[in-house]
Amino acid sequence: MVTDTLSAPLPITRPVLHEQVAQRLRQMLVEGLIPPGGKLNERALCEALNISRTPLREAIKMLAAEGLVELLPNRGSVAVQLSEADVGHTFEVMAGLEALSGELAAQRVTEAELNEVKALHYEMLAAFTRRDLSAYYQVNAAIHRSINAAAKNPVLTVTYNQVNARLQALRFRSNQDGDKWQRAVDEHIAMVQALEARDAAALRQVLLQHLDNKRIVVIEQLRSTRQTLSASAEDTSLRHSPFQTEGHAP
Amino acid sequence: MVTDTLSAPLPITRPVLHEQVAQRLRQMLVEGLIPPGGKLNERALCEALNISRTPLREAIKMLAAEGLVELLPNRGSVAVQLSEADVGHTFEVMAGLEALSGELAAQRVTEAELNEVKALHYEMLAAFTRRDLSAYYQVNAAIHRSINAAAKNPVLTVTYNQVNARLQALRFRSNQDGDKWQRAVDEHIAMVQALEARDAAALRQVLLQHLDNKRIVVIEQLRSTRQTLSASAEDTSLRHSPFQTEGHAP
DNA sequence: GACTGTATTTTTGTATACAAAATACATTTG
DNA sequence: CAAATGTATTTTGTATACAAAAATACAGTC
Repeated sequence: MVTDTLSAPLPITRPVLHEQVAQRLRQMLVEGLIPPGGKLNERALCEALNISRTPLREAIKMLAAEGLVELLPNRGSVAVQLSEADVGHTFEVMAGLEALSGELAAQRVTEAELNEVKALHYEMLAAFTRRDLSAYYQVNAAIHRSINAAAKNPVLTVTYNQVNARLQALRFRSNQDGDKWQRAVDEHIAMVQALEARDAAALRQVLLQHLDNKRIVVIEQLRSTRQTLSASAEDTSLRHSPFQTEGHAP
Repeated sequence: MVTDTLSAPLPITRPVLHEQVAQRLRQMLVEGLIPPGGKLNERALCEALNISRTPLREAIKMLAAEGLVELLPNRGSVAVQLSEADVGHTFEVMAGLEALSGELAAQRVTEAELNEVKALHYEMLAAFTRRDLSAYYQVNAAIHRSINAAAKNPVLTVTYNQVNARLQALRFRSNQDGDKWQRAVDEHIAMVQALEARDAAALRQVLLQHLDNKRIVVIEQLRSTRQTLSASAEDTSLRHSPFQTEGHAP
């Protein structure tokens, strides 16, 4: 038996091409470089990324399984475009997952983790005070990630990330209404209190409320943005929702 | 503008090869034809399915994204083998998703749907009375699926199916302890009552309890089965849990 | 001028070929 | 004999080639 020290808990793995490509595509989707509903032309992407079609197609299949792109048989793939209903449904699930994160985190959070959440919380307050929306969103995401990590359930983390990834493409980071922003911050304060008190039920409730408000804000924005866009883009016909519930599992 | 009636809500799509292959592989994984931890040899599978490597590899990448197989760079792919901790974590998430299904279903279930659940429930009681485990499991799954459907949230359904798929490979459908089986049935009775009363909170609680008990049963069985197996299969070294939480999303 | 049918081009789907890495195995050496 | 090293074989990763389907362009017809 070889010494455990050498049995490579950190094997140096230069990531394979399809992984790198998938990563790049995710980035392009989230950043809107490929807009929602936009087509993923294989030849164009091959040239842009300087790879052959095989790893590209493998990457696209992974993104399809993750729900970031939709495969149209014999017609390639397009970036998902969530309908208003899709967004509502996604937030409903996200709320459930966040609430679960909170419950578990309240039971399992360590002092060190709690401290880090608090620190991030103060950073968030700083960003809010400066009305620095970009910093706010970044720290905000970090806080939710930290709470999720404190739940110590990798399956939950993976599931959460996957559902969340679809929302990222929306990029709803503009014109936060002052009043609602204040309320979001208040909820965050309640969150930290509940976490510190290890009050699972309370944290659950706060997170449900928080996500519900977020949902309302996002849908509002979605409506206003869609309206401004609908003038130029004429395509909505024959585009069906990507969530048709025909999944593979029994 | 084209009439909405003709805008193909049901486009006839003869499924493409990689989809069919993925479906077959899922089946093989769930049925244990490829056992947990088993290697997916590309050449062998190509010959077995009579296809080339390209669509096979595309299908494997999808299954990897779904969490059914694990990709080992330059070393192919293996069927996931859930550790006891993985199973516990998965049930924790499943419980959260089922509870959410229940809550939403209680609010949104139609009379027709409720009726169908009731009918399935009686079928289940019949199977239980006959101690027909196979029929019981099938109807049981159908009931949970119906409740999920009644929640009318496709994102929830997709997420639920994906998490559930990983557990299917366990095939824990044997030697249900009589006492615990009775309790599961009791919980199902409470479920139907709560659904009929449209009592979201109650249904949530019942489902949490139900999943928690299921988790206990499965882990117990897992332990006994693993012990009998561990004599023959010697391999557990350097196999790491598939849930390392290094997801792609922020 | 709008529609329909056909030819051309483009794009996707699948198979194969080649390169690189990992594994298995034999050989050497202490 | 055991460990180590080198070689052959297998297996995976990537690129390319070919086939099939879809999109497009364009003519002809009504």
